[in-house]
Amino acid sequence: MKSKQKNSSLAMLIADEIQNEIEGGIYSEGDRLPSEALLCRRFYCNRYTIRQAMDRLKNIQLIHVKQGAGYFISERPLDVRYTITPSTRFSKMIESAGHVPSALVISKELCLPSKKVQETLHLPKNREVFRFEILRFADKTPLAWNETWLPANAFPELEKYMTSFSSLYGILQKQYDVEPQRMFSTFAATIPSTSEASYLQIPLITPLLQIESIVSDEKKGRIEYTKAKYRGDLCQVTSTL
Amino acid sequence: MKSKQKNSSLAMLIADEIQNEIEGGIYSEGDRLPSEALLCRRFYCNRYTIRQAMDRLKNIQLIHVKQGAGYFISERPLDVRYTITPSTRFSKMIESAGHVPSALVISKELCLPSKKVQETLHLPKNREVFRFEILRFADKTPLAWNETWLPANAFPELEKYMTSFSSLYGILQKQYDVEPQRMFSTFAATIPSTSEASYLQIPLITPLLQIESIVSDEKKGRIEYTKAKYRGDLCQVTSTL
DNA sequence: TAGTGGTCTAGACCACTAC
DNA sequence: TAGTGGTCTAGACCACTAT
Repeated sequence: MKSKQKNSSLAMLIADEIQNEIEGGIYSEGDRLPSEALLCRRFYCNRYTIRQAMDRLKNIQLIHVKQGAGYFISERPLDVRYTITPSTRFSKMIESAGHVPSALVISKELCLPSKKVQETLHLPKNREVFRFEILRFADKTPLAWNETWLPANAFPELEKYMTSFSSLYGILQKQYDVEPQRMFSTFAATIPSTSEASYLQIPLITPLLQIESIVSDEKKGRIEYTKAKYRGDLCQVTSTL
Repeated sequence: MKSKQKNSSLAMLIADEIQNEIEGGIYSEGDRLPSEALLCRRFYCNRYTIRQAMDRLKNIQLIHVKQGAGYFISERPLDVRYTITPSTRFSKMIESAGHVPSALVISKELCLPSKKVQETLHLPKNREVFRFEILRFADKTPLAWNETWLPANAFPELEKYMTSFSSLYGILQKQYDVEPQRMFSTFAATIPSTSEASYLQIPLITPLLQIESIVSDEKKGRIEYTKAKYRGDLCQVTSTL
């Protein structure tokens, strides 16, 4: 029974062997692997085959590449475990994991919402919304890419406060006296688009944990629809039921 | 500013162009793409370059391969949206999405738990547990791979009932008179191991939505620790807070 | 400047599919 | 049997890194 499981090409066999070596502790975090040329000689094969094996090891996050320098054993720079509650904020979660949160506003615009956003936020026709694209960091590592929509009339001049900041909910509470509460969250696993991969500084195959949430306030009703994509290799999120 | 975003190799440019064609509706679901040889001629490049482009399109699930036959436009066979609640069962969720649930028991064993399982289930030392590996289907499509542990003394002869079945919780309710309630769920995004990819019949880069849950019963306490990996391309899960 | 990985060409043989 | 993708070899030129 030749199992499909093992995709038993030479390249995958080499990947397995090197994976075992890494997990067996032959290398330390940050160590350089032998060069492609050396691995070719060791395994009596072509560079193409070695590169296929290295691709697999990159995919499973065991190694990473520095152009012109070599392949290196990856370390796990962060391991963020996060319990989601109605009032959770990104910044609090990062702090409680022992890191320094920050955020970068990539884009802000005032626009007419898509049908999906309009329906989600229970908006009347032609009501404008703010749309922000935010990149969120833990220490200096980009951890999540966030797209978020808020009704414009509920937050006059919000764009002025959205410069550099660490907590959107902090701004909402302080400037507009609302108490944001998460209502639902929808989880999915995806891979990044080219632009998301670029912002998050990850390869195109790193899995992302996507969380869409609807946020409401007791007085103002639904005040935010937000979609965040977290690096799956660094984050996990717990939901209490 | 040459953006890193576009990884602007010829292969990625070709991938983008073909992606635009597919999303523009030039092909229908199930259509065959031109062969590698034809694409080589069209884009004036080598087969290697075309294969790099095809790899990208496979990764983002736009196309799939049939050995010896060609590249085909993928259809999305399922789109399961699932709201998680304390009493949710896999089988109910599949049914409510309009599909027929089934399950295959891949392995069953009686064993001593790992430290993690022992602590999670609040077990005394040397208390045995059942460990099951279950593959879950919607219609005929493998949708999730599931590993689950239950205290052995709470469910005598459980292994006898675990043959072919569609609902584990159905068995627990009927045979042991318990009311399983989910307490927490932890979400993460991962990629499959080789064996998981094989069981789920997916490429090694399909993202998986991993959900770990602790399940309790009012009388018996913590009765199950379960880890499921859902095909990220087919499922999304909503949690009410 | 020497060595590394990134990209690409040209060609080969194989396993599998469709006819 | 002809055509397809899967795997692999051999070799080239480039951009980047280390020194």
